[in-house]
Amino acid sequence: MSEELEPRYDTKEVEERIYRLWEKSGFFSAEGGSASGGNPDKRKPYCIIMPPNNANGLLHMGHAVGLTLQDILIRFWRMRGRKTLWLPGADHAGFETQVVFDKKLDKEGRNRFAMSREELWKEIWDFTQENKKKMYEQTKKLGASCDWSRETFTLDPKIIETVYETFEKLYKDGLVYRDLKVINWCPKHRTALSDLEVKYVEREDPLYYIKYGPLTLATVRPETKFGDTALAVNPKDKRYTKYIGKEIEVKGILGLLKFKVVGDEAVDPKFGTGVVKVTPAHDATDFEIWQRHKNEIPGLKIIINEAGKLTGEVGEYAGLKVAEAREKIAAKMQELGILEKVETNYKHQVATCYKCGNTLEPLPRPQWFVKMKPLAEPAMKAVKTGKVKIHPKRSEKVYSHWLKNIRDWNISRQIVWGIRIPAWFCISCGESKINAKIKSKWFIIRHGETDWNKEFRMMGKEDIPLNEAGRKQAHEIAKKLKAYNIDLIIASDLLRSKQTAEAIAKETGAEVIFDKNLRERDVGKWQGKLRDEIEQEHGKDVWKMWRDYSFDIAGGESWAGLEKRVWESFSGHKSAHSHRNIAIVTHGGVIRMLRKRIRNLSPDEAMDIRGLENTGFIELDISERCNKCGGDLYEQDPDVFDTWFSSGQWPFATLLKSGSSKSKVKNQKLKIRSDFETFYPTDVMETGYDILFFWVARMVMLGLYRTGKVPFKDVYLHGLVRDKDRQKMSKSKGNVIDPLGVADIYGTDAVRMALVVGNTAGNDIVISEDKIRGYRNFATKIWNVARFVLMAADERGLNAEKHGKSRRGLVLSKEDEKDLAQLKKIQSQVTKHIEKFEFHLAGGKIYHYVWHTFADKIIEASKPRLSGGNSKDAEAAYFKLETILIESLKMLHPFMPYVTEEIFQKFRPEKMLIVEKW
RNA sequence: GCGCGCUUAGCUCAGUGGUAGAGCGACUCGUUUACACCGAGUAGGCCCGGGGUUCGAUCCCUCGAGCGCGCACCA
Repeated sequence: MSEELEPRYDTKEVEERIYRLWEKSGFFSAEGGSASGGNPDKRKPYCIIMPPNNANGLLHMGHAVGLTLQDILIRFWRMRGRKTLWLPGADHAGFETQVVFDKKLDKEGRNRFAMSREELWKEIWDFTQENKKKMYEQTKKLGASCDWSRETFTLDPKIIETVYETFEKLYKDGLVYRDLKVINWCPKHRTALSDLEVKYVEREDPLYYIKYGPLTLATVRPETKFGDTALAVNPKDKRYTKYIGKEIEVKGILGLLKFKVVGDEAVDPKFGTGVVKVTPAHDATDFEIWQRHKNEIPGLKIIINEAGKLTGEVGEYAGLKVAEAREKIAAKMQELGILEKVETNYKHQVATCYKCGNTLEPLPRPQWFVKMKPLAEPAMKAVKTGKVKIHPKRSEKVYSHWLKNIRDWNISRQIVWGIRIPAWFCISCGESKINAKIKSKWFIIRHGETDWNKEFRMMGKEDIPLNEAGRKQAHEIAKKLKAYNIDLIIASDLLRSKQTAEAIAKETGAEVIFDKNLRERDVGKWQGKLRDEIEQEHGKDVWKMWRDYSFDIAGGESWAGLEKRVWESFSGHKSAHSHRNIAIVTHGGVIRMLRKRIRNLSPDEAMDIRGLENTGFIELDISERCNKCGGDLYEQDPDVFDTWFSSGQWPFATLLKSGSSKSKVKNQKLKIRSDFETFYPTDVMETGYDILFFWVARMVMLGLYRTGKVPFKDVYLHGLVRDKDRQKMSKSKGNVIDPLGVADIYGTDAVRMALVVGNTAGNDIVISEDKIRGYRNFATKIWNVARFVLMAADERGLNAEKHGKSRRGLVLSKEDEKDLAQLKKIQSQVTKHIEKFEFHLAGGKIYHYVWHTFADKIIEASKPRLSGGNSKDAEAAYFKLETILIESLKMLHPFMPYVTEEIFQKFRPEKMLIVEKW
């Protein structure tokens, strides 16, 4: 053996080669055998589920910390002979990804609200898949020894299936319910947020004292005035008891109003004047006051819309943003003399969106909620009894405190990207059904554009062909429908509809039948006329008449007549074809009438043309008949789950439906135990303390609920990564250290070590390039120690085979025995530290030992013996050095896997350090 | 308002019931064939303040100051 080592360790070459070697060895997989040898299935399991990283960007230092700590644990326990599973995954990260993607769209001058669900989904899907691929490459570069054969994405069918089962179980147990509440609404992202996603920031705003008849009240939100439905005072407040139950007359901006005064405990007599206005639609507290006084006062009066603009009965302020309206209204109140005073510099907490910082608008909206109290109880107990231990221990208090005060969890999100909520609503009566069995899907589609559409010319039953735009639209919708296995197309036989249907048939291969009863409303003598022409002839009011349900156009049809005709046709098709997936291609007027019948709309509501642009469509699901009304037409909730609802199930969802081999045989019991049986409860959950509530607490709750067992026994929380000046790393500050970038320069091992040593659980992690450089130097040190030992071996004429021969016949000096005893002690200390999650102590200890004891003292002391004349003594000295080196490599391996494996193989080419016995 | 932390060498942080340690930085010396990505050495700390428990506290208790964070429907 005279393999020369370069004086410097070439990280890049070694890292690539060694990682491939490990992958090829199969030792990453749970089935991959280990140091203990023997029957792998007898080994005690050890499992970590990797927190699925968001597939919307690249890895940063925080990820590197997590991956390093997990890899240390996994490598350690693998070397200790456990059957280890470290299951990697990625998260679709619903809202977070949507936000990232919105920014991307914005840069491209696009907007998701102008995109169809399918289109948006597909683009984000591709985007996340691309990111996922890159992220996994990075994970590998960091040396993660995870089981890639079990990689899971949060949108894998088996995960969605499990999430749906849980949702249904919760629903059946009464732990999930749909309710109308005032929820946190972000006007920018146009979705509801959970309470955890609200960031309260202190702001200074004027506090307006407004006269309400004989009373005066203080508010920061005068613009919600128009939504007031009552006034409230504390029932114990003697100043106002005489008003309770009375109606008072109030001078408002839009005239005189009458409000009832109610007594409610929620009112703090000490705040402002002790009187509040009740605006149930736009304030959660007020909503609750209304709930408590439902019989006395009117309910929701919505005056702010989803874009955060005033709407409804707000006079001239309609269309203004809340902030603009506030100023104008304040001025107006001043003018009217109803503004008593303004307290400036009033400090209060304002709810903002944690992502964009915009002020949230409380809006009433029906959403799905999880009832938390019954889930929180067992979760608290699990920690209290030590079934789940959190490191650092103090986090257990934080955890319990949060669970104690927990409120119901809104899991509905109004975005496309996510797991769609498996709730269907009966279209005629609104009854909900979870995980409905859908027999077939029906699409009612409007034809593509014609030139007459563009000119606003009445078409009626005239045969007008599609124009170029219309043909394109037809092609687009056809492509979209392809995904739904359309069996049959039923179309109006008018040319524009016919052509649209044929385009769909061409793409889907479905059969087409034509039905003249699906023709557009017969507009009689108006046919072929321009809108302006009709207006000139009949006056401006003609359109009111035109919209009238029973108005007959001379020579044509009334809406009522149309409705009768198309409903008969639709019903006939439904009884004949309800089991088939069908596309009905027809006209705007027809769709309005069908929609009116299906949804029980009033004639006025039926005139709403939203969603009925050319090739716009409505989607219907046909399921078993509704228990309540007997209808069989359903519509799925368009909302998706809060991502944390699905990732909260991650530990069991990843294991539940995966066998331990790919030989899954349908309808047959798995011969081998499933992963769930083998590895659940998992051993450790390692993640950042910032998601203790978001994720950890929810995993405990949902894990206990679904499986009856805790999802993991230990939780290790790492801190936020900061730069050397304690600043949070952020792109805008430009102080971000890219883990892969520095790994490229200094080596992965150095980065890993720098992230571990000196950092404790729950405390923020300070990293600097200087520190990484320090551990790069350490890697070089180890390398040179190995070089020295190898050179000493050369001098002894030892080749690879002779390395590690037994100590028999060797005469060890007292000093040698002492050194070896110290090594043993270090080993046991390092072992204990890792077992107790004290990675910083373990890493620090071994660093110090290798450098300042082994290299500086022991090696130095051995030099005269190695080159001295006494060959027996030199042998002994060499033996000791090699022993300490090999054992040190083992101890270091979880921390610095690459350099240790590389050196180890110089000494034991037939073995691999990754599975050496610890 | 309630809760949780932190305060130790110039900087960033470990740590222990018996008056302290690492990394980086500073200074001095050293061209010793494992390593200058090194070695030998030096300087530098009323371990936030007051009180208490203790033979003894930086460490335990208590009060306080400063800083950070989390939770909370005060309009």
